[in-house]
Amino acid sequence: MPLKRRKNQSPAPLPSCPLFACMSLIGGAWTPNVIWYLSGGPRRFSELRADIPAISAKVLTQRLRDMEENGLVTRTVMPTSPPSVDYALTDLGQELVPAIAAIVDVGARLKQRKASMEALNAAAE
Amino acid sequence: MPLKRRKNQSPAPLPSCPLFACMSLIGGAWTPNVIWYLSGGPRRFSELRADIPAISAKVLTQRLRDMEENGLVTRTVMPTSPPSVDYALTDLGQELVPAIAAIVDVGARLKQRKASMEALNAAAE
DNA sequence: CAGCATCCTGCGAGATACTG
DNA sequence: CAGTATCTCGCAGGATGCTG
Repeated sequence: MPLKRRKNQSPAPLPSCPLFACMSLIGGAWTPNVIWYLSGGPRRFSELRADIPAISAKVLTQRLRDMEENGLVTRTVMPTSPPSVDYALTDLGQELVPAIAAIVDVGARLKQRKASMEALNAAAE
Repeated sequence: MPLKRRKNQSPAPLPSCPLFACMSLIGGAWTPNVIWYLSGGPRRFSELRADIPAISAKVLTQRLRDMEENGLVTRTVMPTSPPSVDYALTDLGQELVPAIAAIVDVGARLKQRKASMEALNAAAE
């Protein structure tokens, strides 16, 4: 989702399209998941990797860096050995949680609906 | 946002990541906007284009077709002259509206916050 | 453990021109 | 009006290998 109009043109600021600003924050495929798993409280890098097995370390780092830049998460390095890094949602990041929750909610109902559809199909055969 | 794992691998179905299923529905940069403008009632192709000036005809067509495939919208051709086509949200599509609304809401607050931040910065100088 | 560096791929999207 | 066709580009993301 090339949502970010970083360098390119797009001079018109998309009047009355408030979705664009917000979608650029959660646009990546993984960002919402990261926010979701971070909404329960601060987590370490390796914990997040375990939460979302399908993400690669590189992409997780990228997403977290982007989110840090956008002021969604804070990054705290613990000077232990071995070192660990804590990520936590900022107030701004917290504000996104309800939206993500709504998406999760719909996703769950979609899953249910799909399951009942398949049950119907199976019964019809 | 290459969310769709159409042909590729990804054998693990992302356990406990309900976001993925739903994000693949609204993953495109424009899909949420289309749903949003469709939430007020059925609209014609040209109306949608006017609603979202920055979208190109091709992309709008693509998104609408994808959404039709996913059962989010219905497409009704009116046999008039000149021909017109009506798009409307299905029940499934309607279910996504609250989630989109939540995102819009956050987007609006983000905008406010940004505005007040800039006002602070300006006052500081 | 938590990363960075590098190379590679595929999809979303823009631009432009043409059709029923 | 409502598309379709073709081309190109940029970025998210995957894979692998290496550091402090």
